[in-house]
Amino acid sequence: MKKYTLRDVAKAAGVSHMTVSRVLNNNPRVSATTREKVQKVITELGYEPDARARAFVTKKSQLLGLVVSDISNPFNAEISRGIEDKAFEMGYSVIFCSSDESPQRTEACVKHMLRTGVDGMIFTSVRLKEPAVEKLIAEGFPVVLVNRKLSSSDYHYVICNNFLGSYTATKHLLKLGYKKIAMISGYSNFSTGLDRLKGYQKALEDNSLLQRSEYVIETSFSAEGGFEAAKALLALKDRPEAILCGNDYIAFGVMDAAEGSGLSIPEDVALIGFDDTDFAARSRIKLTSVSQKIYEMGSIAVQIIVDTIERKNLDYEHKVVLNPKLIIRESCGYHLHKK
Amino acid sequence: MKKYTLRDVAKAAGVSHMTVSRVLNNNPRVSATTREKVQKVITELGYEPDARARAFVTKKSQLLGLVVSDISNPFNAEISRGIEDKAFEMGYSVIFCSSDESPQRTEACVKHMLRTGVDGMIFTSVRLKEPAVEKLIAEGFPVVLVNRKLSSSDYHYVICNNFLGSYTATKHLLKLGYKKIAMISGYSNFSTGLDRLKGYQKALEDNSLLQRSEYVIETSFSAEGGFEAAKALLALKDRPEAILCGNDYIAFGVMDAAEGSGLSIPEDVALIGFDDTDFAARSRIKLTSVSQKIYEMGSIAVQIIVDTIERKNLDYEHKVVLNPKLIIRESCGYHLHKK
DNA sequence: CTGAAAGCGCTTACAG
DNA sequence: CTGAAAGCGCTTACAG
Repeated sequence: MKKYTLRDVAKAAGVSHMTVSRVLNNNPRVSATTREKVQKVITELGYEPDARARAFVTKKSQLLGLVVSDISNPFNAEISRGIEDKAFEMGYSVIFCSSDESPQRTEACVKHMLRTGVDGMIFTSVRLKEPAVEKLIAEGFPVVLVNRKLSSSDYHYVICNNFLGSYTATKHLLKLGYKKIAMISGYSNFSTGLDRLKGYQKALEDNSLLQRSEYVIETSFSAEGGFEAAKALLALKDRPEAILCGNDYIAFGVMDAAEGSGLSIPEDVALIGFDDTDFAARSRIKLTSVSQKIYEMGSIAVQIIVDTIERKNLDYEHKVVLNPKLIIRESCGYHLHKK
Repeated sequence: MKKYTLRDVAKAAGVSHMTVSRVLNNNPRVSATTREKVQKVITELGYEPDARARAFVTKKSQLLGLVVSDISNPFNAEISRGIEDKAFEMGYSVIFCSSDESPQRTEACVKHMLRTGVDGMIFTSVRLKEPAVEKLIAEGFPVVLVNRKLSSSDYHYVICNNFLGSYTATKHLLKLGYKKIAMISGYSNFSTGLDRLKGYQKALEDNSLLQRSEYVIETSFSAEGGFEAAKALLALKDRPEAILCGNDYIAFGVMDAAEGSGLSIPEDVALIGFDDTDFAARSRIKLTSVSQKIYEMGSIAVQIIVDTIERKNLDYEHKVVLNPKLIIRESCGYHLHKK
């Protein structure tokens, strides 16, 4: 298949290559008859404009960079789908890179994306301080943060109200009568970890319950982290009656640990997760969890970044905070709590 | 941050822009002193070559297209990670697109990628006939298939020996003494669905067991599909004693259906999945499953496609078939089978 | 509404 | 080992 150029089409249509360019870009300054004639030749030849030439001359690649902690993590995979669909709709492609939450790899991802020539970048998993990303923002490069935000505040983001999510979850446990409530939290050098921890603490405070330091464990947002933390909590002399988890994976790890200790959920320990992943609803899991709009966060992030890319000198900031929703299942059902 | 060009660097270093270009491309035809001088200026100015200009003139974008059925499906997400890591290592970026297994969307993805200017494409989820992909291959565009292959055979692929996987799984059930073995299979217009079904059938045949048509149900590779199919199987007068599933998700659906029917696994029905996803090992699941090297498949696919892109007129085909491995857990443990 | 000119920032191919 | 020339396939800006 021979590659045709603008000039090939122009010659075949008997017009200048500029006219063909105008037809291609839907420029109205072309007569209907000319347009039709040119369009016909384009179709006949199966001409496709050279994306690389176009990107070069316009300084726009229609490419978005997506930096996630790990694309194989289902949470990121779902955000990615939201991002992809909206990007596709808006005529953009998205390239992705996994940072593994390491500053070095994050920086390498950024370099890699810059080298590839993306028009803007979306980050799902920044730490509260992320030099590589802060530098990018300072330079005025289009950036949108999703899911997690930086501790500084001058940039665009779309996140879940994580504070409210765990505040509501803790309130729910309190209403069911639980008093000894522990939290296995994600690391608080991430805004998600920190805000969820704060929501839990505030709920206890509002109910005049004192916080016990041995009831709070920070770990990674993973089943392994949850498993280890739960082993410690469940071995305490004064075992907690309920555990709020930084995400569902932590909760799944707690389930494994409980089974290992011969404890039942919710009879011996009530459990709440965060994210409401697909598995939470499975018959063997039935995990109460805080649901957030993952796909939508990705979708909104694309709208923001495209807006930032296409309008120059944006003089306002996009800050979107979505509300989470508690989905109640049997892992802390009150009917089961009446032992 | 001002963008510098090759000529800016050349002027500052007192050489021609060609010399700078040579330094950038590690062309040996530059004296050590000149190289050093130029390198110094590059670092000082923080010069970064323009990716878009380079892509334009070399006709290579260092971009790989990845078409998956759905990036938010953990199986695809893991392949993607394998692809990403290897691509990064080889200096390529990857853009992804979800086809939802629809021919129309697959075609749209291909168009989109072509428009973006990728150097080659990887597909994880083709149907046995996939016109958009077959056309691409026929035109000589670099293509590698992963996980699923086309029914025609002249192209590069890296897949799991799906036939062997389900053959081994079925043999295992037979050895445990099960005779009434059903299969809930993925649709057989995919090579994965078809080959796994064939492995099951061959194992029965080799053991002189006749195949009962009511024991084979084709459905989508999903928990919902597994759930519906299992409801039908478990309601049969002559209920199967064991069910082999096209993948783990189908098996998870079967678990939900069994619970709904008051049946226990493996006491009432033994169960085997395929893929050995993370969840299979959870304490509440313990699903025997056929493990395949998902991450590796992605990694190998990138090596093949880069080889195809960088060497012209490749005169041989890459066909990689990886062997799966049965991971035995309690969902069909023989010690539990002795009722 | 249409076209001739110039140029984006690199690399390839050719001289020296 | 180094450089002047030409060009990749488009779009922007200016004439007409």
